[in-house]
Amino acid sequence: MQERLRPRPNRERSDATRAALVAAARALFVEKGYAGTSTPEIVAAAGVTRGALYHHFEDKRALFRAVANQEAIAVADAIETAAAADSPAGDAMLAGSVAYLEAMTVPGRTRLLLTDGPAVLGAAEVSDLDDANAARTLREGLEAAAAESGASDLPIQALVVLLSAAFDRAAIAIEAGGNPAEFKAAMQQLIRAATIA
Amino acid sequence: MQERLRPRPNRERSDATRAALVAAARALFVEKGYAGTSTPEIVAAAGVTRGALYHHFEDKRALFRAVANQEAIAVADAIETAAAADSPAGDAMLAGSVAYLEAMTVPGRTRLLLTDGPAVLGAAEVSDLDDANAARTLREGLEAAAAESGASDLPIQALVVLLSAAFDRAAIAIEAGGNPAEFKAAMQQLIRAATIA
DNA sequence: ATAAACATACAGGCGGCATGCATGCAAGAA
DNA sequence: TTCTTGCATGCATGCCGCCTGTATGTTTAT
Repeated sequence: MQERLRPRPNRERSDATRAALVAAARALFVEKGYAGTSTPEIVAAAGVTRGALYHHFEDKRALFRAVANQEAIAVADAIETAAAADSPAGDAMLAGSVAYLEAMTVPGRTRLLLTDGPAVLGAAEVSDLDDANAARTLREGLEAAAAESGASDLPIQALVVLLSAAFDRAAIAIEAGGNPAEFKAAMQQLIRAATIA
Repeated sequence: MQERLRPRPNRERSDATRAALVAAARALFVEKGYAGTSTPEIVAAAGVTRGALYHHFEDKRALFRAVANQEAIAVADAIETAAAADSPAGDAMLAGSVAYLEAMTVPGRTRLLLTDGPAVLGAAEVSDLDDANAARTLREGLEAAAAESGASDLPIQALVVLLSAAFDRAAIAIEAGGNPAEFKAAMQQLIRAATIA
């Protein structure tokens, strides 16, 4: 059987304008928020017209979704890379935690993923986007730590969700000018203590 | 000296339409979100015209602010009441925690205060609104518990912020159908653990 | 009469869609 | 091989309905 029946004419150009739109949208969404950014602004910054935007994306939300997706993938990659280096579950969890907080210091990520994201896409969708990836490392680490300490009846699933929220808030606090070391220490305290019977 | 130089003609009627607008807006904001709700819809539901809305509120955001404010006050009252009954700091904190989670089960509060609020008003303003009130009980409890257990060098301020975030997420999870008992247990675990040296 | 409380009318802008044009790819004919 | 025909993709332009905020007019209470 032949693959690529229709080889997509002009794929490069298409990808280029898509990327330009996503990049321009990202900058404006970060600067002025989703609601405060108009599609004319976006296409002007990208050097195209609104026709191109609505050719590539179903609507303004879909464009935001693409931006958020890109950001979430970058964060997940950072965690994956940092966690994979340390094989013991406990160390991997710690490394992943620090990696998450540092990945979220990239300007705009907190606004995109934690502030505008839930309101625009709904909390559920942005959870599937961000948490599902980032929380995996956390859960594995918690399960390992719980098994080690012999605490078997912990509500691990719930703890993962709540600790994820604490992570998010720590990222926001750090970007708002909070002392990173202080919040990292507080997160360590919470994680370590979460698995104590 | 005379007070009330201008006696505010028709204060009752004014308050009534204000209340009607806030109530109608609350219902629609909860049902369709802030962005998905138009001012024509709101005034139609309230039985007035847009003129009345813009007479009482500077803009649509100000109306949302009034709604969120009302909600935050109700939550704070619930916590205050529950916490005041138990005078020992530890008990007060526990009672306040449960009170918070139950107050947030009132339909729409999570969306208003935790999802749309930060995006519409900014994370900072909604923090001053909600957290400042709710977090006070939490901080006093943590300080008392830390003093009791002899752990003096805990980053209490940071822990309060992070635990508040966990509370918020617990409220969201519970409204989304999560098991309340499980999340309450997980929160207890986190709080108890936060003060362990 | 005077000022508040509201209603009405208007202006600017935005989001989404439909239409139109241009460019490239594929395949058959010469 | 080259040319040309057919067609889908990529994108620009114009339009429509709606919404927000304001300015102006009208009623009502004091």
